[in-house]
Amino acid sequence: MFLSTTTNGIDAKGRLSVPADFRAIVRNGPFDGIYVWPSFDGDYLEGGGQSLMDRYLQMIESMDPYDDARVALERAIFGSARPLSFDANGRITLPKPFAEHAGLSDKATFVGLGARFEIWNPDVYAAHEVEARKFARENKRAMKLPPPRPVGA
Amino acid sequence: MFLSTTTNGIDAKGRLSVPADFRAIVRNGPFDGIYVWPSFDGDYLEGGGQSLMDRYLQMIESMDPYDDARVALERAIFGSARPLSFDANGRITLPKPFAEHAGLSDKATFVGLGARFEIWNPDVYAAHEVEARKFARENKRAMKLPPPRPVGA
DNA sequence: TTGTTTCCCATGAAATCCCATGTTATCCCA
DNA sequence: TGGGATAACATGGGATTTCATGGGAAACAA
Repeated sequence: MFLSTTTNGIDAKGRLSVPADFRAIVRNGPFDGIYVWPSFDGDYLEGGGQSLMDRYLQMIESMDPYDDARVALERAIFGSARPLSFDANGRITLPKPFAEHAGLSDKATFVGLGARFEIWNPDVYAAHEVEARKFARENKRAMKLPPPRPVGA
Repeated sequence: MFLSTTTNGIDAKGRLSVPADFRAIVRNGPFDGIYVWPSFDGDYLEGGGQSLMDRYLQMIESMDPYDDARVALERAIFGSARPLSFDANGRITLPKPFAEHAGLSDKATFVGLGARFEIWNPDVYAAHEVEARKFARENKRAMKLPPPRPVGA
C-alpha cells in the first residue's frame, strides 16, 4: 500500500528519487519501475505499479467498446502513461512534458494514496493538503468503516 | 482489541516503546508494526494495525473514484499515514512531523480504543480525558449497543 | 561533433540493527 | 502463601546499513 508523503529533490538531469518504501511495494514485480501519467483532473501526476495498471486494464475491458467513458479512460490513462524504470539508485527520470504538467522544477512531493500515488509540486500540494484535512474534519461523520473481517479470514 | 492507557518515554533518537499488549495484537500479521497518522481532528496521532488500514482502504475504494470526499479522505489518511515497524525491542521511531503535530517530546500516552488507538502528549491527554468523561456522562442516553450476535457468528 | 541519456561510483546524513542493563512482572516450588 | 528464580519489558548507546543525492564516464542520437 502506498502511504505517507515524501518530498525529494530533482537534480539537473531531471532525476528524482522514488521513496524507498514506494520502491519496496513494486519490487519483485515483472517491471522494476512505476507507471506515471499526467492527471486529467489537475496539475499533478498520478502513478502506480504494475498491479494498478492491470486493474485499470481489467476495468476498461469490462466496459462496452464504444462507451464514451471507456474511450476517455483509455486516452486519459493508457494514452498518456509511461513506464519509468528505476536506475541503480532507485531514481526515475521525469519526461519534460510531465514536469511541465505538474510544474516540477527542483522538488517533487510523492503522496501515497493506498493503491496508487500522486506526484505534486510541493508548494501546490501544501495548499491542497490543508483543504483535504479541513474537508475530512467536516465530513468525518460520513466515514463508515466496514466491519472487521472474521477471525482467521 | 486495543485497550487501556499507557505512558512511555521517548529517547533522544525519537524512539518510543509500544506497549507490549498493543504489540501482541498486531503480531502474526503480515506487517510487524503499526500504522500511524496525525489526526485531522486534533493535536494527537491515530493508529492501528494492518486490518484497520485494510478497512479504510475498503471504505475508500467503495466510493466513486473522483468523488471529492474520497479524494480528501485519501489524502488526509493515506497521504499522512506511515508504517512504523518495530525494532527488535518493540519500539517505533516517531517521525519528526508526527512528534510536532502531537506536541510530543519526552513522553507519549497510548490510548486504546478498540479497533484503533491514539497517541497523545500526556499532559494534553489528562486535560482532554476530564472533558471526555464529562461528555460521556452527559450523553449516556445516546449510547446504544447493537443486539448481541448469536454465538459462533 | 554536440547534446542527451544511461550506467557506475562516491559521499554525508539518516534510519536501522545489535547488544547491554535496570526494573518490573510472572512463574514455580517449597 | 511466601520468596527466590526466571522471563518480559522499557530504555540506553554504539556500530552498521540504507538512502538520497551529486558528479563523471560511457553509450547513443542527431
